[in-house]
Amino acid sequence: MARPVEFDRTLARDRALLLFWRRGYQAASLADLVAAMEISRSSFYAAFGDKRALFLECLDLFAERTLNFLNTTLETHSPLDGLKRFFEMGLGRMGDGESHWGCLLVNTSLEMASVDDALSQRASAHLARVQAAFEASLLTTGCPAQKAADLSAVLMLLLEGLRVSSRRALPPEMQRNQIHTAFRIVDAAL
Amino acid sequence: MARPVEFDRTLARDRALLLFWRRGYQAASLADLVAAMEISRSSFYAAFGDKRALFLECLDLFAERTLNFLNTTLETHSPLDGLKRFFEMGLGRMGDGESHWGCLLVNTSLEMASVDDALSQRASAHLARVQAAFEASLLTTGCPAQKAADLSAVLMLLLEGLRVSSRRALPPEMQRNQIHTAFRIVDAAL
DNA sequence: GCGATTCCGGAACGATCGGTTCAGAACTAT
DNA sequence: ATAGTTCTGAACCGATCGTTCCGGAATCGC
Repeated sequence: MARPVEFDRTLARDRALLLFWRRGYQAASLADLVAAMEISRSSFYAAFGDKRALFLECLDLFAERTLNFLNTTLETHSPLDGLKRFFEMGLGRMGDGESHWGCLLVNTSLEMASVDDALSQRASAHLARVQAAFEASLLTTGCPAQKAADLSAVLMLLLEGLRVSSRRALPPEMQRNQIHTAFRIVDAAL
Repeated sequence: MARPVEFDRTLARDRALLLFWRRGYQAASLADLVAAMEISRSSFYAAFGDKRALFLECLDLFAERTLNFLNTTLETHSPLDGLKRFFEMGLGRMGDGESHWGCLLVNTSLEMASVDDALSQRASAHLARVQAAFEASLLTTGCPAQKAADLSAVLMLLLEGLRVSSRRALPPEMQRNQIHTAFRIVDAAL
């Protein structure tokens, strides 16, 4: 036998996710990726197949983490409060880390539309799962089914808009104000 | 003298705009561009400088047309009705032309963030002009200044979300329903 | 030690990228 | 017709793209 110690695949994949999140799929070159992941090109292809397969893996991982965070916050708070906290996810100070990279699902759905529709549709499908979680949460409040469906669709609009604001690097206090106003009028409509 | 008939620069530029709108900046290669514009590479560089300069021209043109459409519809309708028509802009049947390419300003702001910040910020600045037009329109309704500022920010969230929906190619009737619900609750908040 | 096996740095692949150059076709004015 | 000017197709440029391959280093069981 021989040399069992592989590099940390999980760590490398997480680093790749951050780069894809920040730069998008197309602008993240192989050179960028292997540098960020701190592995060699050979290990890259051995462990992840190719760039597209790795991206798909990161995309799904991002979606699972997002849904996981959403569901746990919804479990530990009232529906509307939990939703608000989810909207406020990743609102740090400006200029630091992931806080102004938007949402990988939204980014990918837009970037890859009419370029790689399979990727775009997959990201879009994950977003639909998020919206379904919104709807399920609203239903627990005794909200009528029709209203829950309509409101969750509007909540998705607001979330997408907010992730655009994030990637536009609008000041966090401005985004906080957007969230506050948005939930004020949504609350009134409930 | 000699050969005055240049190709139609305006037509070529409009064709380029459509390609950029559909595919984004990075995915629109020079080969794609000159094919869509039906001009030669030489004419391309003579008339437009380079790819980035042409894109900048298209981006600004798109912004002017968007703001122009917004302002004219706001002049010929009541503020809220005008806004609603603006939101419904480009909602044709599915699969035909520009209707599911989203908004070039939103697309660009997301795609080029952390890749070409000058392009991203320029698109973002144009979006800010659109939001300013929202706010000015709300102010004509006698809406208090603070409320006009807050509401226009939320309207921008909704618009961005809707343009994401468009590029995600969600069914037009679903988008129509999103607009309807959104304006119902915004109306209630006014 | 040793052979066997696995890992990985780096060179090199062909394709495509955005951009340039140039010879000759196309056209007007005289 | 001809001279003068502009346009354009095609070849070409260096750089970079994603991907493959190989030789040597590393680590195992024995």
